[in-house]
Amino acid sequence: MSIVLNAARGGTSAAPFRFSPVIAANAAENARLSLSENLRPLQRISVRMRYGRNETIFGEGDAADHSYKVISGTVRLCKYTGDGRRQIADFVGDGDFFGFLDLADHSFTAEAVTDVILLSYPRSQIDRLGETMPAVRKHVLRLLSENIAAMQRHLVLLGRQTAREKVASFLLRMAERAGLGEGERLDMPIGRQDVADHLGLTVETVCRVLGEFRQKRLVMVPNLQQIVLSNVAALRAVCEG
Amino acid sequence: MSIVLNAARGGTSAAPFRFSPVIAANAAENARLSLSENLRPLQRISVRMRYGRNETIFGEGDAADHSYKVISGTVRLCKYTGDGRRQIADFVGDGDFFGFLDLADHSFTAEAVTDVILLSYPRSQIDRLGETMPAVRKHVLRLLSENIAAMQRHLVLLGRQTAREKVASFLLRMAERAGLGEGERLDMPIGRQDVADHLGLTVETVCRVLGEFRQKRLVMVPNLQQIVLSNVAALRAVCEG
DNA sequence: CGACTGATTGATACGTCTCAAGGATAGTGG
DNA sequence: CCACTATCCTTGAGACGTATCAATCAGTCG
Repeated sequence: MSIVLNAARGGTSAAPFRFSPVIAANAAENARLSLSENLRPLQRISVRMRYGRNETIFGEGDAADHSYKVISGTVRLCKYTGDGRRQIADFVGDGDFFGFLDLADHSFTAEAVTDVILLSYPRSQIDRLGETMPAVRKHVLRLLSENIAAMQRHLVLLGRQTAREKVASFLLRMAERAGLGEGERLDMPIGRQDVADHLGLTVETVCRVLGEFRQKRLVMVPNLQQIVLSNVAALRAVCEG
Repeated sequence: MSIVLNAARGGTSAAPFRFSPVIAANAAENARLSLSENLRPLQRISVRMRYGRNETIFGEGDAADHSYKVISGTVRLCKYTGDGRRQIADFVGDGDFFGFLDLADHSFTAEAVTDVILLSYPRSQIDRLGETMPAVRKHVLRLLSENIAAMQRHLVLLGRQTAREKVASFLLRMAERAGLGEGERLDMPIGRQDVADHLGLTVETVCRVLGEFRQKRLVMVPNLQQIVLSNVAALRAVCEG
C-alpha cells in the first residue's frame, strides 16, 4: 500500500557529460530523459522538508507513505545487518528522486549525509496522479528501471572488482554525475567511511587506494571535501584491470 | 522504447513457506500477491519459446522488445566485465517473470541454466495492455519494486558478508523459494560455478564451504543436483555471524 | 570404455581486514 | 581568537580470508 523509492536522477540532467561511460550502460543513464519535467505535476502535492546531517529520513521497515525528491544536499540509502554492518546502496543528490518503490514498507533506511532539503510527496497522491496522467506513470516506471540497471552495475562492482577498481569506478561515476571533466574540482560531501560502506571496503582500504592514486598523479586531494581527477584515462584503465 | 525485465516471482506463490525469513524483508517477498493472476491478460499475447542448456536468450545491449515468463527450467541474469569476469544478478525459475525494465536495451544477459521453456511477450503489447488495464500496470510496478528490494538484500550479501554467510544465505533462500522445509530434498540445477558467480566467490571457495557445512551436519549432499538442509536453525545462525 | 566437463581437495600467494597509533580538521566554549 | 575536544582521516604492522594454481576425483555422454 505504500512505496519505497530508490535513486534515479531527474534533475537538471541537460548538463554536458564530458566523460565517456565508465561502464557500458552509463551512457544510457546519462542520456535519460529529463524525468523532472514529466514529474512536474508532483510539485503541487509536495511538502518541503529539512533534515540535519546524519538525521534519519526514514528507516527500513517504516511504513512507506511518502516519496521524495532531493532539492539540496546528499542522502544515503542503506541497509544494516543484525550486527551493525552497513551497506550503502546508493547516494542521491540534487534533483534525484527516491522512495518510489511500490511496497508497503521501506526496504532500506534513508539518512542525511549533509544538511538536506527535500520535497515529500504523499504516495496516495502520486497514485492518484498516475491514474489520469500516463506521463507520470511512465516516468515512475523509467525511474525504477534506471535504478535497477544502476544496481546491477553495482552488483558487478561489489562481487567482481578489486579495491582499486572499486574506488576508480566510484570517482569516475561521481564526476560523471556532476558533469565534470578532467582537472575540475569535484565536490565530495561524502566521508571516507560512507564511501567504504558503499564499495564494500573498509575506511583504511579506501584511504590507502586514494593515497596510491594521489602518488601516481591520477587524482589530487586539495582538501577532504574535494577531489580532482587529473588523469581520467588512467582511472578508466584501472576500472577494467 | 523497450524493456528489460528482472526477476520477481509470480508463479504458484500460494505454496506454503515453512521457513521464517533469512533476511528481514523476505517475509514480505513471500507474502507478495499472486502476480501471475493479474498478469493473466498477457497470456493472450504470448509466444512459447524453447532454449537449450547454456543458450543465450538475449544479451546485454540487445534491443529489449520482449519480456518473459519462465514456464520450466532455470535462467541466469548476468553481466560480464571486459575481461570476462561474470556477476550473476539473479536466477529465475518456474513462474518468475523477467525482462520488464522500461529501457531501450537490455541491461544484462539472460542465459538458460537448464533447458528452458518461456513465454515471450512483445513489449509494445504489454504497454498497450497497461494503458487500459490498471491491474497490469500495478503489477509490473510491483514486480520491479520487489526486484529492487531483492537486489538491495543482495548488495548487502556481496558487500558485507563472509563466504560462509553468503553460502548459508543462498541455501536458505533457495529452499524458501521452493517452499521446502528442513530435511526435504532441494533441487539445485545450478552448478557450483554459477553459485560462485552469484555470490562473488570462486568455485573452490563454494566447494570448501559446502564441504564444511556437510562435515558439521548442516547439510547433506546426496548428489550434485540436490541438497538437503538438515539444520536450518544452524544455517540461519551462520547468516548473521 | 574413454574423453570431457564439473566438482573437490590441497598448498601457497595475495589482497584486504584488523588493530593500533598519530595527524588533520571542525566544532565548542572560554 | 585560541585552546580543547571530538571526529575523521591517514599510515603502519600483522593476521586472516579468499583467490590462485595444480592435481585428483566423480559423473556424464559419446
